[in-house]
Amino acid sequence: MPKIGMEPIRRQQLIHATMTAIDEVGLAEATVLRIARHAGVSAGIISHYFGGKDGLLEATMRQILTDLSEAVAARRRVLSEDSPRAHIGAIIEGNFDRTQVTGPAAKTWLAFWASSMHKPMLQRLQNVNDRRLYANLCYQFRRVMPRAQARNAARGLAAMIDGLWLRGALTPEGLDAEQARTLAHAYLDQLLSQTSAQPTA
Amino acid sequence: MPKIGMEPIRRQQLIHATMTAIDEVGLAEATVLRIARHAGVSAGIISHYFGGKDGLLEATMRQILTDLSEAVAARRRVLSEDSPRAHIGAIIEGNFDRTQVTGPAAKTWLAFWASSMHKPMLQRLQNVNDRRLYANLCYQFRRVMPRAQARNAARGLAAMIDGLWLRGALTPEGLDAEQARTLAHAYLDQLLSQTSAQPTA
Amino acid sequence: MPKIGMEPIRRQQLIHATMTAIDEVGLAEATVLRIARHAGVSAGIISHYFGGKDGLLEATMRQILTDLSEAVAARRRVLSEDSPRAHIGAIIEGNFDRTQVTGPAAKTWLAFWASSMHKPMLQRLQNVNDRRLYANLCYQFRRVMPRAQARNAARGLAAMIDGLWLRGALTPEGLDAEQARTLAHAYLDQLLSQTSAQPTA
Amino acid sequence: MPKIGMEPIRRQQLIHATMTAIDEVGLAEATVLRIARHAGVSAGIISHYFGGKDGLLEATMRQILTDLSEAVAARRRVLSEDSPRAHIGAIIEGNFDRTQVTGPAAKTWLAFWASSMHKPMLQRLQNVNDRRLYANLCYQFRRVMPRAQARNAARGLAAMIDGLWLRGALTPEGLDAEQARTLAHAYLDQLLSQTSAQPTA
DNA sequence: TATGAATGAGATTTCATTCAT
DNA sequence: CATGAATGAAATCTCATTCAT
Repeated sequence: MPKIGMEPIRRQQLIHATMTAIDEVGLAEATVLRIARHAGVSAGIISHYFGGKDGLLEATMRQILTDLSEAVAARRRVLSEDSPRAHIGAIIEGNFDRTQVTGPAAKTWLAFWASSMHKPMLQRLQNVNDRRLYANLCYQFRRVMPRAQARNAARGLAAMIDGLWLRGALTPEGLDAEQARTLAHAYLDQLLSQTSAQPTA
Repeated sequence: MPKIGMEPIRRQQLIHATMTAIDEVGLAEATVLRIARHAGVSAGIISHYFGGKDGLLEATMRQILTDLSEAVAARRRVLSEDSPRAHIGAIIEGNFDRTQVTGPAAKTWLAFWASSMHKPMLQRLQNVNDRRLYANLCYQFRRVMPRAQARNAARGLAAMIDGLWLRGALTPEGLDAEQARTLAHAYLDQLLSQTSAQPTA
Repeated sequence: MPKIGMEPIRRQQLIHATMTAIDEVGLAEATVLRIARHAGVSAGIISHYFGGKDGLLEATMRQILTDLSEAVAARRRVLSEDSPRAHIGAIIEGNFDRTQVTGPAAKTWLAFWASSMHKPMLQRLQNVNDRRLYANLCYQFRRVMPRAQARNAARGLAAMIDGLWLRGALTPEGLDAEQARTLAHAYLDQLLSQTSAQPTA
Repeated sequence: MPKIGMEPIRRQQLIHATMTAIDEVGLAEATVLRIARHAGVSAGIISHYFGGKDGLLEATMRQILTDLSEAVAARRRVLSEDSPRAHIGAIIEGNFDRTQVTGPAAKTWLAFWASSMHKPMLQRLQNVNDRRLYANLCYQFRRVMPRAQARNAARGLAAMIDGLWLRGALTPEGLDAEQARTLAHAYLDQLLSQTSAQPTA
């Protein structure tokens, strides 16, 4: 009796198993067999649903990026005010969201980051995301400072966010999200304070 | 045409070839055969000189860390003044040194970073280096601000440096060292400006 | 054309192919590729079913020892009398059983014998078997002679059996089982005749 | 300053090192590098003096066989009487000679034994030796018993000697030469006692 | 004479993928 | 829909041998 509607369930299971496997042993050792075992299914099924390992990895990265976008968007949707500080603050909060910061997601993220340098498909996903973050930051900073300065502010804050995450993924204890948020917000405050007096210009 | 005393030469060649290979195709695809071909030698010799692929990778990471330390140390040795700003500025300059930032080194660095999450030996090297950077920054900031604030400043600047590097490694055009230095120095200035009035205490 | 439930079949095939390969070219040249070819399968499957070459060799030795034990046990089960001579005679017969003495088994046996000197796992199997043979012989001799003499008789007969086998494995024509049995039984008769007059003591 | 007359010294060193290596790790793991290290020379020199590894192994086996022959011959040269018992006794003594029975020689012997099954050159050496032992035993037994019986006695005693040695090589404690000699002599006595009354016939 | 450098063949093992059931 | 069987390519490592010095 073939079960119907299994596809979305299986896909989700396998994507989740992929993150777990990467968190556990790293991307290099995350074989389809291990991933399949984590999902409680056979290895062959991965090719069935994703066309192959690469398809599964791509789907997993896509999932992570989607989760991140959604975490940011959710926070921006409920803002009580429309100020740049509020928007950028929401971006920071979204990036250090609980679900992003927890073990599996963080390590998978970094693994893909490194891997994307030589895999065009992953690199494309990566770039789309990067650009969106940068564009959003730029747009908000642009509201209170000159273009050139806004660009630098966006670059700086993006680097700060990624750097905090990177270092968090590497420390054995994991990222201290509270501390990271504090540092990012402090940096944001500094960036904004330099220009609060001179609107757009 | 074998000669004697080839060992140091071969080791250097192979380490260099490893960086080139990783830059070219990524850590996952950097097979011993490819590395050996880059060095113009046979694959077997890697086991001969490094005991195996892992030994070569470890030696390569060690080399990169050494190069970085040396780039920083060289700049600090020739400082004309002893101020925290001068020292930390030298650390920033060293981290965005030409040899560090060029393609091979940067990509190899990031590859090892991701890999070190699951390889104890690499992780150890990583940690030693991280701690030294943090300790140095902390010590210098401590000279002009209270301990808690110095710690946060060190964490923030370390994250900023790593973040700039990370993003630089990912962009196809490579890291814009000039821009990175500018952003890092600007951040440093902000960190220091907040405390210039209140010495140590 | 894969079917389910192949595991026991493949394991048996591969163990058999191992003996054939060792018989053909010796243990040193019995590569997994050659063994796999004898079994008509691919080399990779050996790791799949036995975890690696060592696992296969161990399983093969185990099989040979089991076969030997069973050959002896089968003969002892159908003895019409319970005398020491009958039991020990059955042990001799079992050791020179058709299936033991045929080319593949005999050469494989000797190959493992030599190899077991430096492979703990094989050595363990070897010892268990040796001890059982010695204990059985000792027990039967003990019924008709003093302990010290029984021990020597057991040692002597065990050596005789092994020696006949060893020389049989080395002669190009293979072991002459008939002749070997005759010599062993003659030796047994001599050992027993010396003590028929003095029961147990 | 090239040393002259090194050849016999080096050859002896290397043959000895080969036995030591085989005793230590077994024939399969006795690489030229390990053998060379035992001899305190470089690996390349083995090809120089023996034409290759096989040549060294052959020379080593030859040495062992020569040592054995000489041990037997030495004992037969000093016999006070010319009886079959004396001659065969000397053969037994020679076979359990101190130098033969000690670790390296015994294990090397067994290793070659197994190996000789598939190496024609070793097999030839093996056969020559076997036949000489058998012929000697046969000739002596023939002096006191009919031909058919003498052949069986020779076969039996040869098997006993080899069996004792084989089992001795396998026990972790090594061969108990004293016990082996006793058992062999006892067997010899039995063989002779059956026929002392009926000369040649 | 002897060494250390270097090679290339070969062996084992891993792994993604395919396929019949 | 799902599995377990099986393959074949690729990767690492070992090792005997050759060679220039």
